[in-house]
Parts: sequence; C-alpha cells; structure tokens
Amino acid sequence: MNTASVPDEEPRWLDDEEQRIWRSYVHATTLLEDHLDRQLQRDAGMPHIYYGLLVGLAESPDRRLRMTELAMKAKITRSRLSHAIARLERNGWVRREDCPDDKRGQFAVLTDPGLEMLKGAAPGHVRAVRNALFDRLTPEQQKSLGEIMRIVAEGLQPDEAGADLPWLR
Amino acid sequence: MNTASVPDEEPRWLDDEEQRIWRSYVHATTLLEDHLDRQLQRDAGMPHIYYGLLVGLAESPDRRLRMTELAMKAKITRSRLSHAIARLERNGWVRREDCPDDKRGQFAVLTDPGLEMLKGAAPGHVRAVRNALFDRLTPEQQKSLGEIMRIVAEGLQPDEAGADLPWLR
DNA sequence: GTAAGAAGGTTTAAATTTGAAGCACTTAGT
DNA sequence: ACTAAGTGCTTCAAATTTAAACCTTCTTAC
Repeated sequence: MNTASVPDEEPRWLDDEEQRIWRSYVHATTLLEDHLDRQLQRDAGMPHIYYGLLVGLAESPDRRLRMTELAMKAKITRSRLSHAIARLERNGWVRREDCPDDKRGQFAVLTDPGLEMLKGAAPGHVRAVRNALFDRLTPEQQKSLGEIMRIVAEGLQPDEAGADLPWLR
Repeated sequence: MNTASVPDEEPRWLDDEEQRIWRSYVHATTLLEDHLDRQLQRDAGMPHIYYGLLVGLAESPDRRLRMTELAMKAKITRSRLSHAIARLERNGWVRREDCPDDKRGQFAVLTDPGLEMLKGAAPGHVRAVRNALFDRLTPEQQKSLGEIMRIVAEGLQPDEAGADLPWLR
C-alpha cells in the first residue's frame, strides 16, 4: 500500500518561482509570529498563542471549554495546552474546573481578571495585525489569502471533527 | 512624541470576514509549521528552522556564512542561532571557523556530512511542502501567495540591509 | 460484571527559545 | 594614541515546547 510516500525516485524540486514563493512564506510567517509574540509579550505579558487561548475561552459559552476542545481550537497538542493553562492559571487569567459528567475531564475557564486583561490587550493586538497584514493588502489579496489559508489548513487537518490527528499526537 | 502608537481611542476591530481570514492564517501557519517540524524531526532529526540553516549554508559560497548573515537570512536572533549552530555542530553537520579579518567574527560552515544529510532529507521535505501547499493551490493562488507574503515580510523588515532591527534585538 | 483498550489530561525530562548580560574586538572621534 | 560607543557573538537563567510515559476514568465487547 505504501501510504507513507514514495521515498524513492527523483523528487520534483521546486523551480525558481516556487522557491521564491516558499521563502517569502517562511520569512513572512516567521517575522509576523515573532512580531506578534513581542507585541503581546510587551503589552500583555504572554506569547501570541496564549493570547489566542484566552480569546478562545472568551468566545465560548460560559467562557469555558474542555481542554481537548481548546487544544483543537488552537491547533496545539494537549500537552502544550496543559502547560500553557497552568501558566495562565498562575497569572490568575484562567481557572480549571472539573467536568461533572466526566471525571477525567477538565474545563479551562476564563476568569474576570482574565477577561479584563483581554479587553486591555485586544486593541493593541488588532492594531498590530492590521499594521502588519490587512493594511498592506488589497481587498482582493485579503480574500485570496483567506482562501489559500483555508485550503492549506483543511489539507493538514482532515475536516474539523473527524480529525484523525489523535488530537495532535 | 508618542511614536509608539495611539494607545487610545476605540480601535477598528476586525469584521467577520477579516476574522475568518486571520484565523485561517493562524491555523494554517500553525499546522504547517508543526507538520514540517515533525516531518523533518522524523526524517532528519531536526526542526524545520535548523534545516533552513543548513540550506542557507549550502547555498553560500564555500558553504559558509558569518553568524549574523545567517541569522538575517533565517530571520532569527543571533542568540537563537548561536544555540542552533552549537547543536548542529554537536551533530557534526556544521563547523565553526574564526574569521580572519575580524577576530570577533565566526563563520558557520556546512560540513561534508552536513551536506550529505541535507541531500538525504531534501526529497522528503520538498514532497511535504508540495503536498501541503503547492499541490493544493492553483497557479494564480501560488502567485498571489508569493506577492502577499513578500509584502508582509517587507513590511516587517525595513528593506533587507538597512534593517533597523538591531539584528532582531 | 469485567478485562482490554480508548479517551482525557497531566507530568517528566530533555530540547529549544527568549531576553538580558557579558566578552572581546573594532571603530570613531578626539 | 586613547577612550567611548558600537559590533559580533556567546552565555546565563528563565520560560516554553516536545515527545513519551503515566494516571484515571470511560467504553466495549464478552
């Protein structure tokens, strides 16, 4: 069956244009992640991904989500989430709660201070995202970017629920 | 003078469509980085960025580059590079050499074993990039992606040389 | 019922990243 | 020359990430 790949035969290398595209992608994403990490570390004392976790909770009913759901939403491993929530808990932005239905389960809950911090940090973050991304692109480019990224994300993540990523290992 | 920004006044929030675009971006980039890191960790025993460093050296005259140049090329801090090269040196893929002209300077040099390892890992990596990205996009989308990423990268990195990033802190 | 296995999360140890500090050398300016 | 400032790079300690191992608590299939 050889589902893995075809480890043999000369691969189809990237041509010059593809190389340029790929490098631009790597550079842009590296620089932007870095930029946002710094912006949020400075203004909110946490990296971008942690901020995303708080946002994820803020949007959810009762400002809470099961650990695994949050991990899926943020596209990170459960292990990484576990550490992250532990840290956010130390900061008082998040609280853990047992799940009544499933004794194994845990909820991550956004606290009031957590929500406040989010409100405080959000404006600066949006500004940063606009400055670095939206303000530099035409409406067509924005639309195109959205489609492209949607395609790539879906390709790496077999449709939402049915994800056969075990949840990310 | 308040050069920083305008920390005041209600910010222009992202509308629904912008939100979708931004989230797709974050998800896709997170998943792809993760995917490539795993692929390369499995096939080459190193994360994606380390692989990029070896490629950077392989392309350079004499397979060598000054630390700072390599850091710029890879868009990472000197500190991070220092650690990375130390690790690659332990693996025997890279060797450090003093710079004759400037006694402070160091060259990172790709070794023969390093080049071999690169040759061995490259096919799988290209395949992964194609599978996840190029094969899923139309030629127009690829072109658009290239333009968009070029714009974003340039925006975050005041033209190449004249970068006023001190080199990234 | 119950044992085997899956699911939900956490923990451990090692690897990597970060930001600040610290050296050693260079360069500019006097 | 001579010193203050700047460069180039490394190191330190703390924070984060990773993968694997490990509990518990469900679920399933006898």
